[in-house]
Amino acid sequence: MEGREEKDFIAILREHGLQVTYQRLAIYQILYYSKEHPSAESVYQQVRKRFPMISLGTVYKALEKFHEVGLLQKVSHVTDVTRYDATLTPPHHHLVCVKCQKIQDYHDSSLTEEATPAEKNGFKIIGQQVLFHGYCPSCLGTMV
Amino acid sequence: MEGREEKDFIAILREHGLQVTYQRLAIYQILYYSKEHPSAESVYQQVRKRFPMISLGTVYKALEKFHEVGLLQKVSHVTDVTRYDATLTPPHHHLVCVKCQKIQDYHDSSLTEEATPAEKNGFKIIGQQVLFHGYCPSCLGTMV
DNA sequence: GTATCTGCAAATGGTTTGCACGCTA
DNA sequence: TAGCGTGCAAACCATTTGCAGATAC
Repeated sequence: MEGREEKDFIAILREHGLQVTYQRLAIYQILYYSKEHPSAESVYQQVRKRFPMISLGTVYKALEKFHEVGLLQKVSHVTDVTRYDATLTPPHHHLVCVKCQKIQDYHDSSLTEEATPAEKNGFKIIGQQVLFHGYCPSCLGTMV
Repeated sequence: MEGREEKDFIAILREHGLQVTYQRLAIYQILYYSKEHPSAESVYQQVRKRFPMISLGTVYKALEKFHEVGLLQKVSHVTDVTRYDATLTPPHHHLVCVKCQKIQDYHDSSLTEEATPAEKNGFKIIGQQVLFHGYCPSCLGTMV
């Protein structure tokens, strides 16, 4: 199973014109399976379990490469640091808590009609995201 | 006209629970009338024409206050620095150029049905934005 | 074989913070 | 006049950059 999964990721990277390394595979797998929309630091901490020698700089460089070819999105300016989200997953939107900075996926097909836009105002569109910001349930509970 | 406009902005700040200062009025007017979704630095350069003594720190503090009360949005993680956009304008979305970082408004009523959302997944929503990223016409032209 | 990637460390620079003074309400 | 905002400057820290050695293709 591990093997099959890994082979898939190799193909994905190649198809997007990226050179394949073990570090990049590990980083993209973490992003792909994560549900927390991790920061670079968080990805770094997780990759370190498998590659103790990896550096934070390498993580940033890999994330930037993935972003350039459209394999991930940078999410939300409400948060203090950049948070990353793998694309290649079903289209979805994000709920961002302005207090604790939790980011939760939000699925709503009625918002996704325009899922794969092509051109608007002369722009060639390569991606889209819908961001909602507000207060998450637990932060609502702690507000006086 | 100046007087009337200014009076309106005073009311707007008060209604949002903010103490009114000439600096804040100037900053919010610039944001409100700007079409370029300026950065903090850009706002600073513009306010300086009227208030040469103002500091960049004050601009950041004012922008943060405006954000806290929902008078502006922070736009796009595709850009290097945070860009600001006054709310209180008709709902619209943003086209962000991944190359030159131009941000253009995009009006599409079919995307705005959910304009004033209230609650999703237990989140109390206070704002939303739709971001498209891609290449603007002039950057498309310079690509080989 | 050569371009690209990695690891390390230093540099960068957008943003935040602390403090003394001034202004708003 | 009490509290909040401003200006200034230093600090912070997420992210970028440069480089030498290693790896992908």
